[in-house]
Amino acid sequence: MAEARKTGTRPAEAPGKRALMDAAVRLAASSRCITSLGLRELAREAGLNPNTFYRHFRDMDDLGLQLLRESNQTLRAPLRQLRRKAARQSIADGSIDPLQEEALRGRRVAQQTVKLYFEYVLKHRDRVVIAVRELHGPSELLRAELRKQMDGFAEDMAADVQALGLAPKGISPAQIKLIATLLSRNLLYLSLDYIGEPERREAILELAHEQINMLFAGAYLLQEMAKNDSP
Amino acid sequence: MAEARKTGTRPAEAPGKRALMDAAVRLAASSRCITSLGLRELAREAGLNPNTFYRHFRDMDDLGLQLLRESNQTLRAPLRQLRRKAARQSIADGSIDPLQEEALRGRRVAQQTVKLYFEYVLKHRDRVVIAVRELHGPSELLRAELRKQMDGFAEDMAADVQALGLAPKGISPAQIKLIATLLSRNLLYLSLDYIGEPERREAILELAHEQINMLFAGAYLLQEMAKNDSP
DNA sequence: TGTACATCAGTGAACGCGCGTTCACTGATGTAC
DNA sequence: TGTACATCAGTGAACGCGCGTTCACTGATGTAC
Repeated sequence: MAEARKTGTRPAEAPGKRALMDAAVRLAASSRCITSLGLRELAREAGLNPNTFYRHFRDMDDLGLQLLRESNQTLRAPLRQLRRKAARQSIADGSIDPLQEEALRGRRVAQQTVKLYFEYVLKHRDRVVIAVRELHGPSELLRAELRKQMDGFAEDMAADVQALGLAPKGISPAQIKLIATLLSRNLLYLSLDYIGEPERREAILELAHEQINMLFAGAYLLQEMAKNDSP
Repeated sequence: MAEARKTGTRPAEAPGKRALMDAAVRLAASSRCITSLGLRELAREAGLNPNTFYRHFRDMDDLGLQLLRESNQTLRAPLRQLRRKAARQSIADGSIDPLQEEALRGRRVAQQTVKLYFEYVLKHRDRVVIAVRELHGPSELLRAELRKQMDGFAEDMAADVQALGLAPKGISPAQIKLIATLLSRNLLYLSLDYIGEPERREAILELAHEQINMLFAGAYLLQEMAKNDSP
């Protein structure tokens, strides 16, 4: 709020609202579904009067929705950047045979991306845990919002895979979209394991990587077979 | 309870306990995390005195655990049988070229199994929805139980794929286990979509099938490539 | 076969407590003139 | 530049209600002798 006054603009967000949303993140991540949080419980955690809640939210679903949208903004763009960063890095050291280079590039980008992805997820673990919980949670409203967000992630991934040329040659856009849908889901669930089972992190990374390879290799092989079947 | 008296044995399960568990299934499936159900709410739904709860359960986690174990018993063995049934059916009509036959068999079994699987899931939708919800739910106890159950499903699948010879030749047991782990998860989530989006059911079936094909084809290709790399 | 006792599912009343929601208030900031 | 008014975040007290838990009870069934 201090900066808000300095710049002369009205504060975009009341401190109490911020405090309530942060409190919700803390409580929901550690133990609850958002929708089953108590209003007084929340106010207590935030150090505010219970009544303050009503200044900013209609009910818990309302707060949940705002929270999930905020999380989405925090996560979506940075995750795209991770992919682009990984793609750039993997171009840099083109020392070996350029033909193999091409074939291996997608794989290396994938591996890099997954690693960065899991690290990023770990940094925002609370948000991620909450999102997954609500993805199958009791509130239809929140579930719908999250399904939409998941679609967004999948579209990003498909677009990037296309734009950066990460898929084996000849895989159709439709297949890429399919793989992206599957992967964005699976990576989300795997990232939960990554968060929850620190001792297995290496193995989970490996698993994710393997899964990506299998899907792309599989798509490639199936498509080649289809070509030979009826040319 | 009637049958129990007829056979002369003591009833294995009090009717009140049954009523409470059924009420919990109804309430949790339609709107809540198990752990956030109210004891009085439950008793009301079951048409019983609130106090009866304490005759059978320590707390909600206790009820949840018993519920999940019961569901597991309802689901695990029948799902294995589905696979065996599908495998038997797919052998029956061996009219075309036996070589292609062999290659296609795994695929057809997979397709059959997935179809039967989704149908079975639909029949037990409440149980399945609850299980997935608690798989990422707030109770550590229930999450652990479900992780164990998921491992069980994956092991079943891997064992069946091996025993029934459904994987392409030469895929290692380790790879089969990996694929089974991925698939048992993904099929679970897809089955939620199947339940929740009736208009997309055909598409979801197709998606599941495609995914299975890609994973097995991918595993096959990767393994062939590894062979050629360093023989 | 009968009787006395133990076990156990289910009842009903009562408790204190925290909940969501309401109302009327405060005090700071922004806006009009 | 000053003044009057509106807006809005946050407060504090109060309400009625449903919650989880307890205790003492009932009545059916199983068991010992």
